Amino acid sequence: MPQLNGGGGDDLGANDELISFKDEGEQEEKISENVSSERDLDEVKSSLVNESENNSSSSDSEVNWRPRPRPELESYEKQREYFAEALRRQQDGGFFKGPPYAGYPFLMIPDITNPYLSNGSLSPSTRTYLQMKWPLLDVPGTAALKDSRSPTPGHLVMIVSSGIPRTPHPSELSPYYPLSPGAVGQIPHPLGWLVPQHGQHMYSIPPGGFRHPYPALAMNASMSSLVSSRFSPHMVPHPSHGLHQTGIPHPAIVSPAIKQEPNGDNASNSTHGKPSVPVKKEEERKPHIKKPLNAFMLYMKEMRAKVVAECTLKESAAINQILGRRWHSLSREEQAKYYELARKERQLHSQLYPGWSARDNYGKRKKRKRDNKPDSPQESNFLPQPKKQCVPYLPSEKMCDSPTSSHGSMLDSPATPSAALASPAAPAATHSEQAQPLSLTTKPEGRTHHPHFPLPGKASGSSSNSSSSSSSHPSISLHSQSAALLSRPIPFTTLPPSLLSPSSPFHQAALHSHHALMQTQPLSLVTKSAE
DNA sequence: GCACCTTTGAAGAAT
DNA sequence: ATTCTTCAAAGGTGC
Repeated sequence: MPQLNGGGGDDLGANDELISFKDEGEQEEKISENVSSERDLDEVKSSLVNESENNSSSSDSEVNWRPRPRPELESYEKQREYFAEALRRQQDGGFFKGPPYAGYPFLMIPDITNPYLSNGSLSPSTRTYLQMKWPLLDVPGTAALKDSRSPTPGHLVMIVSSGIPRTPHPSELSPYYPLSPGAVGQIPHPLGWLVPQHGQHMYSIPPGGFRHPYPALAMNASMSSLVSSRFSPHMVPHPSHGLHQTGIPHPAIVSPAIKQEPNGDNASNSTHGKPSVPVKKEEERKPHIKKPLNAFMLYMKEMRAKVVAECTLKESAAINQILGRRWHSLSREEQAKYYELARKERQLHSQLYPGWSARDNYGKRKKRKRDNKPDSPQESNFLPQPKKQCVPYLPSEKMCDSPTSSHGSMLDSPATPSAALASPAAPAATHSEQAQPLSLTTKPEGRTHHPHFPLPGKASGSSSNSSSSSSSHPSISLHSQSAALLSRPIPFTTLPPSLLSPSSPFHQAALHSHHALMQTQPLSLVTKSAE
């Protein structure tokens, strides 16, 4: 974790190696990203229209899709920039000691008074997205309501208005799991970015509580007010269901009962649901502790609102495609923020729930239908199943929207983050976009779940993706999954600074892989053609 | 009402 | 050691 060296620079860029990457491409990248974002929308839009809305008039959709210049979006961008900058400045220690990272700059504030619909979903027509969202306290609809985690818009406004992207006092906000002094005491924060605060003890621990319940975590004043007022009072069913009225069970905790029905203690809260007796039996005891969000999820949470705001599409599947694409178009530094954040979240999560295992959640969801088993010979013949259609992300006329590739085909430009990595001057955005078709459209076997780059060190663990290659970074290796890796960004901040140096072995490896990957490019064409 | 879709990443299970 | 599976968010869609 380069930036964890602390002391060193006062921002991400303090790292010389990082600077070298950043300086060269950042400016252009921002521009290109803006452009590409619009293109993303246009392309995806058109593709989606082509795919699933054949009946809809393309011209109409065209109009709908074209990102409308909005004043609020502009300000949003500025604010976002502000956050990003603030983040950079604060990242010296690497632990986000100050601001909630730029990645969480949103408050999904449904319009001023009533943010959420009764079903917990934001009203698409009225929602207003403001920056500053507390990720893990972003209580999803129903659960939120039932948990009465509901900050009023007023508070939200307070935060927003109090200097919107105000950089919180270091001790003021912990992006994710604010801890009460007591909680902090109990749970030594591994990261150091959670600083005990004047926070009141906001949450009473349910009697049969959790060992390290998020609910036991307290928030600092501002956060608590934020959260406690997350929802307008009338939307809060019952102030008491075992938890403190502000009782913010950690968002990661969604007891089965909570998700569908507030858990055990919520017996009093029965107005909200059927008793759901069967569920109770086995699961009520254990609250459903959600998995910590990974980098992309964090990114999604942040950016979804923006994407939704920019286009008329509301379908999450479509939005997610865009988000996935944008994710790849992020600069390494930007992605690194999310990787780092995700890493911290995992860390904290593991601290809070030492005994928790991802396995605990297995089977909590309905089994997913197997979508990767080709049933017909034809399907097995590399033809994608109709169900997951290839999205023509790279229409022939728009195959390349990066300056470097504008003159060439997909084959002549680095299409991978690794490639981009190899040429710092080239914005990752443009390259990665070219890699998109591959990652997005090719799943000959359905959900080819390639091990993505795992964080090196996997939260202190062994890198699951440790490839057999001699590469110093797992993601650099080229093996049978090279195609899958094409679009994989590298969580840069997880790499030692020395590896980030253009002259480092890592960089060299990247260069090497770049060439190799270039050779794999045709794959993207092949796979893409499969629709 | 619920599963699906769609994305990436992490973790665990399976091979 | 590698590959596969599941889940995390989200909300429209379809059954």
